[in-house]
Amino acid sequence: MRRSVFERLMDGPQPVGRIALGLPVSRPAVSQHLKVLKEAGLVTDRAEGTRRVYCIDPHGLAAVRRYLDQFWTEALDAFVAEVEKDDKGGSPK
Amino acid sequence: MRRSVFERLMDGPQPVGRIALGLPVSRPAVSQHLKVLKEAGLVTDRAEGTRRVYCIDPHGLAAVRRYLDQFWTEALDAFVAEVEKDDKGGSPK
DNA sequence: ACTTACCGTAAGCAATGGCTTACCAACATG
DNA sequence: CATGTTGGTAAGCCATTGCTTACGGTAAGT
Repeated sequence: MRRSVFERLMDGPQPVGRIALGLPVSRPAVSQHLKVLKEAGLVTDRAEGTRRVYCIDPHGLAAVRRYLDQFWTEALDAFVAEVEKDDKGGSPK
Repeated sequence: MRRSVFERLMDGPQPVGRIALGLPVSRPAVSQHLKVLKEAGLVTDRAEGTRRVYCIDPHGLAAVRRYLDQFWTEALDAFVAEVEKDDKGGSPK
């Protein structure tokens, strides 16, 4: 659900109400998800009249990117190391 | 916690008990996490005597990789599109 | 100034998740 | 065949999560 809110935000900056439309939950629920996403640094918000427009934060996105890239690197390195261990005196042919 | 189990598995294939050692939870808890990971296709298991050796599944890992890569692509594309929309009649200098 | 639109927050509640203990099955060892 | 080791599963419990309704507060329109 939280991801749905975020993905919805990929269509461009939007006010809370607009996001809540088309989602199967109440507007306050969306508001709460946005709060979490904001604390996580994944979105930013600005007041615009009586509305509150939310927007994806590229910085936060980049941070997650970095984290995951490292994770993959470690995971694959570990796996490769494991495979090579099996190949000790491997099977040429 | 579940990730801890998985990361522990990066050190190479291991039986359940060995994984549980060094983790602050009981062995059954580890067993349950492994069950989930297995259903998710992230690990495989083989019987080895009375032990059950678990191992990271490279296929599952690759699948997640693909999923995330696509996610990033979409996210970044969306964001770029958004930025360019702001640049309509942009500011060359 | 009154009313309407929009939104964040609080309180309450149901569902889910994750852990533990207890138990049972399979294999190994003597 | 008796015993010990290893591990999956069930039942129960506690904490957390996520949703809803209700309320209050600010901005905009008349």
